[in-house]
Amino acid sequence: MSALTNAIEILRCFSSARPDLSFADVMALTGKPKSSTSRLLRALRDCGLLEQDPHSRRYRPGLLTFELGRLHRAHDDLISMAERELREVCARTGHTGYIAVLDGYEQVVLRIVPGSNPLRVVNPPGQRTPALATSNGRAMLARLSDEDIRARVPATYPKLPRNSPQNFKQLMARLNEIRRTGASEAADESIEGVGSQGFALKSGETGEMIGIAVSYSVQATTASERANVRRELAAMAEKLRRMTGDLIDQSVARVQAGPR
Amino acid sequence: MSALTNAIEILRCFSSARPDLSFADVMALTGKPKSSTSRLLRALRDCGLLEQDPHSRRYRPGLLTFELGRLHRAHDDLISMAERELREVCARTGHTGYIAVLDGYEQVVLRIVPGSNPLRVVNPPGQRTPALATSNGRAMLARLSDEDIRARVPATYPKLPRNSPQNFKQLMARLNEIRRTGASEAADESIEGVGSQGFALKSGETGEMIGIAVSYSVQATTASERANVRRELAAMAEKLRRMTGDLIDQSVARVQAGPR
DNA sequence: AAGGTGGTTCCAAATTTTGGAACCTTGTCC
DNA sequence: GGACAAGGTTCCAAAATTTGGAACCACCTT
Repeated sequence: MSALTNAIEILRCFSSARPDLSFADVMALTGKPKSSTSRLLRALRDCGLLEQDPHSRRYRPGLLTFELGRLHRAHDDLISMAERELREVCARTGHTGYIAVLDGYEQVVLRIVPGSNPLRVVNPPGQRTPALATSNGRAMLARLSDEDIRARVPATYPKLPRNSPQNFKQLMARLNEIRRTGASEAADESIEGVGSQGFALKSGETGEMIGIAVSYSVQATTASERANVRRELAAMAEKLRRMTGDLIDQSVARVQAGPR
Repeated sequence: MSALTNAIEILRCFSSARPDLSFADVMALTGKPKSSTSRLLRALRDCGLLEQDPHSRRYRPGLLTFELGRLHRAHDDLISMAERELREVCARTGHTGYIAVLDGYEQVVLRIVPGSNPLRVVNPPGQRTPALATSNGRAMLARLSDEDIRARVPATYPKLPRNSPQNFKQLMARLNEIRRTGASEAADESIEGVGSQGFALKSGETGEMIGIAVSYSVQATTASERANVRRELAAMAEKLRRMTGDLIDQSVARVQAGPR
C-alpha cells in the first residue's frame, strides 16, 4: 500500500507543535520528491483528510479528520465510566484530571476533566507525551511485560526532563517500584512546576487499557492535599476495577501516582 | 491514487449512525471483494486511521483520527472562524470589528480586528460593557429566553447612556424589535459619536454564543457606507451560520445592527 | 458434518506510482 | 526587465503496487 503509506507519512507530520505545514515543510519532513509530494498533497486535500488555507497555501488536517476523530471511542464504556468517576474526584479536589492511552512509548490524552482550582494546568486533548515521563503513562507501562516495554522504548533512549528516568535501567527501576508499591507519582517532569498522581485501568473483558491522572501545581498544593488526592484516586481505582473486572494483584492495587 | 481512494471510501462509511463496523459491514457498504477489503482494513489499522476492538472484531476510527481531528478543531473553533471572516469584512469596509461574549448582563470583548479607517474606535480586549447598550450585546440577549434576560438584568436597572434603553420595558421592546426585524444598530450609545451594527452567532454543536460587531464614527460614515456594512455583515452571518450549524429563524437572519 | 463469519494468501493481469526533467504562476529584489 | 524563489503541475517510461477470484484457514453454531 505504497500510496496509502506515503499519504499517512504526511499526515503524521502534523502535530500540536506543527499544526499546519507549507509545501516545502512537507517536502523537507518527508524527503519526498516534489512531484510525489504534489500528488500526495493534492490527493489528501481532495479526499478531505487535509485542507489548504487559500491565502497562506499552508496545509492542515481537514474536516474528515474531525468527523472521524469525533467517533474515536465516543462510545467506549471504559472511558465513559472512568470519566464519570474522575469528574467527581476533580469536583471534590479541585484539580485537573486526564485520561490517556498508550501508543508505542508515548501517550495521547483523550479526555480532560477541568478542576475548579484557579491555578489551572492547561493541556489540550490529543496531545502526545512520552509515557515514560508521566504518572499515568508509567502506571500503564508497569502493567506491560518487560519484553513489551523493551519493544516500545526506542533503541535511542529519548531525551526526557531532568526528573524523569534518564535511561532504560532507571525506567525499569521506576516501573518495578510502581509494581511493588502501587505508587506512581512525580513532580516537575513533563511540565515544570506540575505534579501528578495516576493509575492504570484495564477492562477485564476487552483488555483495553487507559491511564488516569490528577495533576496540580507542586508549589500551590500542600502535602495534605496531595495525600487527599492519593486517597481519592485509590478509592476511584478500587471502584473502577470492580466495575470493569480489572484483575490486578492486591499488592499493587493501591494508587499509583505520577507526573503530569 | 487508487489504494488511497479506496481507503478513504472505507473511512467515509463511519458516521455517528455507524461509529463502528464489522468486516461484513464494510464489504456490504463498499461492495469490494473480500481480499481487497481485508488488505485495505489491515492497512488502515496498521497506520492508525482505524483500530479494531480485540473482542468484538469491529473496526472504528483510530487514534490518529482523534489526534488530527483535534488539530483541525483547534483551528476551527467558533471564535477562530468568526475572527477570520471578520478580518475580511474589516479589510473591505475599513472599520473596526469586535467579538464579544455575554457574562451576566454584560459583555466582554474577546477579540478586536482593526480596520484601515484613519478614524479608529479603540477598545482593549477584556473590556466589560453593559450588553444592553451595544449592538452585538443586544443581539446576543435577543437570542435568549425572556426569563434568562430577566435573570441577567439587575433588579436595579443599570444607568445607561441617553440613547440606550432606560428601563426593562424599553429593553424588551428593543430586543423584540431585533427579533422581529433582525436589525440591531445604534449610535451615540456606549461611546459618544460611535455607531455600530452587529449580530449574534451560536455554535450548533456546543451552544456557545458570541456577538460580532463592526463599529464606526457616526459623523464620518455615510448612509451608503452604513448600508454596505449591513450587507457585509449579513453575508458574513449567513456564511458563519452555515459553518457552525447556527439554527436561527429566517425572519431574523438579517443582520442585526447595534451600538458600539 | 454443514454452514457462517472473519479473515488470509496466491497469482497473473491490470493499474498505479514513481522520480527526474521540463514547465508554469506569482511574487520579490536588483 | 532579468534573476531568483516558492509553490506547484505535467510528462514519461520503468518499476511497483493493486486487483479480484479462488483456495485456504480458524473458530463458532446448529
